[in-house]
Amino acid sequence: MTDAAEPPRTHFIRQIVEADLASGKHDRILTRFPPEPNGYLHIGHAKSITLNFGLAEAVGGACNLRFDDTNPLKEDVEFVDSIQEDVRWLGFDWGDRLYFASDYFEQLYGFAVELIEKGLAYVCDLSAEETRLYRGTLTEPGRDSPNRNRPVAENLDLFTRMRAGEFPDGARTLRAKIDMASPNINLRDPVLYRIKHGVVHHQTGTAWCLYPTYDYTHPLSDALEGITHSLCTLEFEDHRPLYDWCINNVSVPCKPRQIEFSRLNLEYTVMSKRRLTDLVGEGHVQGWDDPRMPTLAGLRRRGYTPAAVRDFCERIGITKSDNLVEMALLESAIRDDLDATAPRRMAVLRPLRVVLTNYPADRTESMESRNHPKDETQGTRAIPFGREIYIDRNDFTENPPKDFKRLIPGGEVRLRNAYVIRCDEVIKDAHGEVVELRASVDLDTLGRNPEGRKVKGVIHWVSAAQAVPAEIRLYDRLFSVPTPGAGGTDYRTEINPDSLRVLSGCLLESSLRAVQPGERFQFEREGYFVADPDSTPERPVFNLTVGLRDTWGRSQA
RNA sequence: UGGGGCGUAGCCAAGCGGUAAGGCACCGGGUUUUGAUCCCGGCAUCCCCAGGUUCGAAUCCUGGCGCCCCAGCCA
Repeated sequence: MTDAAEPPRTHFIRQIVEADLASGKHDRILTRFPPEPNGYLHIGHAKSITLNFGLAEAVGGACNLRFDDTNPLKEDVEFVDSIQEDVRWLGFDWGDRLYFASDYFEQLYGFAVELIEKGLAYVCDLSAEETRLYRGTLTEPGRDSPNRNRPVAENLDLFTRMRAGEFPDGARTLRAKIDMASPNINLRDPVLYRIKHGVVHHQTGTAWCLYPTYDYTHPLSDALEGITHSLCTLEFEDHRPLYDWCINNVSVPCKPRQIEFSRLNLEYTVMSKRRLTDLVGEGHVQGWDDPRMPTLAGLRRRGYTPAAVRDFCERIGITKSDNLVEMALLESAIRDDLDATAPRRMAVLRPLRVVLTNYPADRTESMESRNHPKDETQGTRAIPFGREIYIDRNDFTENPPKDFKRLIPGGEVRLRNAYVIRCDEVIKDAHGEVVELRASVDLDTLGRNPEGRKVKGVIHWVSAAQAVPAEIRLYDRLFSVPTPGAGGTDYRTEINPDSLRVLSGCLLESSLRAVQPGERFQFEREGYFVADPDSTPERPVFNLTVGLRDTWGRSQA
């Protein structure tokens, strides 16, 4: 996919990593992908996964998979399973390096004791509301907690009793003692531990009623694992001083470096966990794997390949600038992959019956057709041909626009992989709607052009006798605006009402009779499609992955 | 108005003081039994703006402007 002539794709993080290798600062790179198991992975995570795993792989290092599971309230094993499935699907391997931040709870507790002993952390009795008030604002400094100078021994005692479950939720927290007047709000004595009773943690069960916060857990988990470069998104840039504070004030084996890059924004969709969760929960889509969702599960069901998703992630690059990537770039990546790999088939989405009046009713032929125009190794298949066929209604019109090269009354068109036919008669129903065409076949045009005239158009078709009825689901962008929810509008009101159109009377060529879910094809002249898990042997269901580029359709619109 | 970032074509993005890569999109043209693919060509005298340094600036300095993030016991 990537042309060898293209310059090597690099970016500032790769440059930092390579410099650290060259200078001898590190002799092996270790990164980590640290999802919280509170939702399904989406295309934005794919960017991070491709960065973390891909970069480590490229420089001979490795990447850990670590679940950042410090908030049991929002987390679930369903997600720890789906996340692993999705990372594996993308083609990355964490070997035996699957970790949970909760694996470190005991060590983290020990580090907290160390901080207390050093006078760098204290137990605070302020309520959540009071803590907020004491924190100050963006422009005003905060005020010290009344407990800020609590003696070490008392802090130790209280912290021990917090762990023992002596205090209710919210009664006390453990806070870092940094600077309540810091212009960086994250440094105004951030909370390190909070109390949560009665929650069953998906990994540790009821062993703890004390849970460490992200800001405290993340740097120390990184350090414990020997991570060299901790890559995260821009919104954590303000947290970096706290990240460094943690690893600098506690006895950890190494000091990872946090580097931030900008998260992916894609047009016509939403990426926030909350919104995706709501789309599923409120029934706007049919699940996390709805083919309209930007989730990896959704993209997979939509027919996207791991290679295309990774290629897309390479193409968008890694920078610190805010970005809004066009859907066209994602579509280009999947078209590139599928054009090269997907076998061709013929499928009629909106059937119009055509009777070939000069073709014997008792005759059938088998048209040997290539599965791929440029890849001979994909072989050929036999397509049945007979007196009655179906073509797409869009390929016939009585009122052709300029340059229309499909079928018109009295006109000729090439049936792909078969003969040239001429439309002799148009049959309509009582409402004037075209219900059938009568046409004649030029039997002399199989594999060769007719004498003395040019037939410009080529259309696809299926033989009526052997056609396989199918349902085809046509997907479009989930939202009708590029940035849903922008300007304070409710993003729900911007859902595209036509994001899913179900075509139930479709007819497929007979070779598609018993497809397996997940099989991908190009339906010639239409697009790339994938067999959905809803398919049955009698009735395949296909999802549109992406349409073919359509310069004619575009010029007509 | 405190702090942290970012600003190169419609979008993404190289560029790291020596005279604007590449991809997507778009616009031509060629090949084609997919109006697809493929191929060829075009597409920033200019890098948010204004000054300055320099033989030379998108790259360095100064001052503006614009946009994004931060006041969860979420991550």
